[in-house]
Amino acid sequence: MSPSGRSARDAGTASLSDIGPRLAVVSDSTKGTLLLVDGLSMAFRAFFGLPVENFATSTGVPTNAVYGFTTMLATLLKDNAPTHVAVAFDLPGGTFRTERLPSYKGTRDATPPEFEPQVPLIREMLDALGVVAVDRAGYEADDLLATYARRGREAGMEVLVVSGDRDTIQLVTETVTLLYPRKGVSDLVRFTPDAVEEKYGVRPQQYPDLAALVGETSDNLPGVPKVGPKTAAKWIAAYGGLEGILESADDVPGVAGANLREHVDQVRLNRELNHLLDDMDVEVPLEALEYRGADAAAIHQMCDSLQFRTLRDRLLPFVAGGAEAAPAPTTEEVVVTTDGAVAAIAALPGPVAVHVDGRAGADADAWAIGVAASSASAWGVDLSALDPAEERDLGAWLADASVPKVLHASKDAWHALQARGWDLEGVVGDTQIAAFLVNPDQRGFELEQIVQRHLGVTVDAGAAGDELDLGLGGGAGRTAGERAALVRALADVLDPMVEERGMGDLYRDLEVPLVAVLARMEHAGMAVDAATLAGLQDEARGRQDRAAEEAYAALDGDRVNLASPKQLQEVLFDRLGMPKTKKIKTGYSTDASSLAELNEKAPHPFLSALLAHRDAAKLAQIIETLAQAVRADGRIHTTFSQTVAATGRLSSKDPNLQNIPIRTPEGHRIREAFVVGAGFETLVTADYSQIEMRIMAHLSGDQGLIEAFAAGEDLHRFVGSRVFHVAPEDVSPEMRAQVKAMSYGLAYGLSSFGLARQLSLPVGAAQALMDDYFARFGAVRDYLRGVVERARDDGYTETIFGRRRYIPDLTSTNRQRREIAERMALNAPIQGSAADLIKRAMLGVERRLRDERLASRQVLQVHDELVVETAPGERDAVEAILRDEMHAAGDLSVPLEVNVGVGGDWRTAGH
DNA sequence: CCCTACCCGTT
DNA sequence: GACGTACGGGTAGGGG
Repeated sequence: MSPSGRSARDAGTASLSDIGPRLAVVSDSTKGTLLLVDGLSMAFRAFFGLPVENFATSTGVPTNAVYGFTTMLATLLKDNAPTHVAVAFDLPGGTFRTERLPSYKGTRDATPPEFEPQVPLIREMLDALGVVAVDRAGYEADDLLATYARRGREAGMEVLVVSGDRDTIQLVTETVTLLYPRKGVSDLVRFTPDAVEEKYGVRPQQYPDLAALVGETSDNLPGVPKVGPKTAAKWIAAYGGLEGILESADDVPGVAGANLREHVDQVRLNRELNHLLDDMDVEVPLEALEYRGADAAAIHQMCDSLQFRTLRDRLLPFVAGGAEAAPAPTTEEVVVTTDGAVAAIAALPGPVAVHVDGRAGADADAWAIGVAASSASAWGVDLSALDPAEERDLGAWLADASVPKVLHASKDAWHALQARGWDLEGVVGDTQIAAFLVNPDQRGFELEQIVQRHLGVTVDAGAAGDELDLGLGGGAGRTAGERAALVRALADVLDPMVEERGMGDLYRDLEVPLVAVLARMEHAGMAVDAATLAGLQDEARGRQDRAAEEAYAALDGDRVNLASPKQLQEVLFDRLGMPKTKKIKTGYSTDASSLAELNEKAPHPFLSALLAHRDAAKLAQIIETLAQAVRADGRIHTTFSQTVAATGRLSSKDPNLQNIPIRTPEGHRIREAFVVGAGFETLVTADYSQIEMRIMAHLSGDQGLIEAFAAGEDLHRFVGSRVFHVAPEDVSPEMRAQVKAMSYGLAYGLSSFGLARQLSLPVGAAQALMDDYFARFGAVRDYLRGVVERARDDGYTETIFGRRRYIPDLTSTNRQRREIAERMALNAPIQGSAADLIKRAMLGVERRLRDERLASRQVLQVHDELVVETAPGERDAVEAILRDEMHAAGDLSVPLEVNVGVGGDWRTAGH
């Protein structure tokens, strides 16, 4: 509660953003600015200022305090440009104050469990930001603040103290300003001596006297009854301070005076305890607090692991030598960071003059091409500036497979060049992919980000768009040259990292060659029957509308937005009073499984109508997205990414062709709209049979599973007969379904709880099933245990082909986080090996199609399935190639079985 | 226009 | 108290 009758505004408040300029002006005339922050007190403010439920990583680590604190600090750093910074922390355990008075601060509530784990994260973040954290056992952070504030003041510095503890008011002088949080951490009240006097009626150094009389609830220090800040201030003015008051205690009139006389000891104790030590013997000298800027790699790492997105951009300006802290880097700076050479960016003197020893860094988009012959020289050329002869020469250079080139996101360059009728060959490296392999769990693989991360150089993405601006000015050609130089420098750093991690072969022989395959697939696209799509669209919208009407009718005509989970919650749980479903952040879930569950417990026509509406709306939406994506050539061209899925899978977007429905009749009909294109004969699909189980059999070496696959009979029937001790022909459909769910769940780290839920079994029965399963397939259990253990020791998992995924959370002390990491560790080698296998198969298929001079082409990959569009007369050859190459993609201890289908559309081919 | 939350499609 | 991997993407709703 505010002890003042005045409004806070009277005390001279300022938002963080308007504190800056004023202080910046002042600090110009001083010997620097010292920023001192009370770490825990501000972290607490941040914690309570931001709803913890809205700030957590996907693995459930709460981050609200880290986020709020870091935001606040970033704003302070930006606005005040301090020359020196320190954040002081209280340490667990007692202090000299609790020794003196064990009940000191005794009324504080227990720390919320979500807060505690964020403290080390904040300290890590400070480390990344290059800010010194100080602490001292037996003392409070405030004592450190007081000590450093005094030293800074004596050194002639401007001092800013940021604390939510009112005791720090005593530190305020003409050159020491307190920023005290009013609300949250972004609204700080600025306490100068005048502001203190205006609010409390005393000078800052007298504030402890006032607090001793009034008491401090948060420190569990009682004051004199009936004495509030007004009375205390009046007494202090009248008697010149606490000593004067106590000397004249007998003369103080009234009830308050009597109370004072009764509480003299308490007041003296209060005063003793609220005095901050400003002459501590500190380990870290003032000079060591000098702010030298942040560490880019550490910032990236923190923002990655805490899943901060917008904050990253606000922190990077603090990177030492970063864009904000220093003039825009010149080309020299770019290359100096790698090998000391100096890049000379010049207009391309003619393509023939590009002499390349070793790999060339290259960059291309629709407007320009850049070539870096080495990290010591680069050219950039604006495509519009080329004359026909130059164009021919440059085109030949790009298409020359014997000229090794390294690019960043080379698939994009491939498309840009293709659009001009140029081929890109000889790509031996792609720094985007290299960076991904080095750590696939990071996000942000744009050139700027990778350069920042691995070269430690900040490049400005520029206001206009994606172009780099290294401060050299100039047009697209120059930019491309600069990018090429960066790529060349980056390759020198990343290549050894890839090799060190044992992924050289995977990189050179699998991922990089795959780029061209994917580029051709994207370029080819998939033909679509627009009329079929349009018909489906009408149907789905019709069903959607009817279901909506039905749903409204069930609500007596109330037209609630059926797409709004929020409104649905109101209807279901408030208005209809239905039983609560599983909890989610915003209340109770209305997802399909919850609605189905509700329909069992409390059948209502609204529920079935809602489910039907969801279904139809989703379908209509998918169809609409697809219809929109059909290009002028009547085909859909997705974009595959090799640098998104941390397991090594591909991803597909714009549109995503890897999640086209299949389970329902409507899904089938959507797939029927994907057809063979004009000039081609048919679609052939080939998919791996039970690829993940086969990989598990291989990796675990389980003789039972290996035997099952060798026998070639129905896997789940075989497994079921072993688990239930019956003959294969006596495995009931229910038994088969159970072992199937069990088998598939294994690779995902399924628990008995999850298995029980999926099979609608009691947990005990699910556990018994798991026990029976492992009794017969013990090597699988041993493998799964071992893979997690090994990953914990090594820090990473590995696929059959050496692809790594680093999983640091395996050693997390946070159980939820650790268990999520364990499931990742279980799954990554299996899913990742499957991804490796089909990628190897894709390379094989592409090679065979080329070598055998076939016109058929791969058009789609869906994780364990390949789709090829076959040219007339090539159907059988393609089928054989798919079988051969997918089969031969790996040498496992079980056969890799492939199912092939043929048809005029995707659904038909898929059966 | 951007962000988060929820929901849902695939493997 | 949570409780199966890996994704992309649409809509709602809140905020700038």
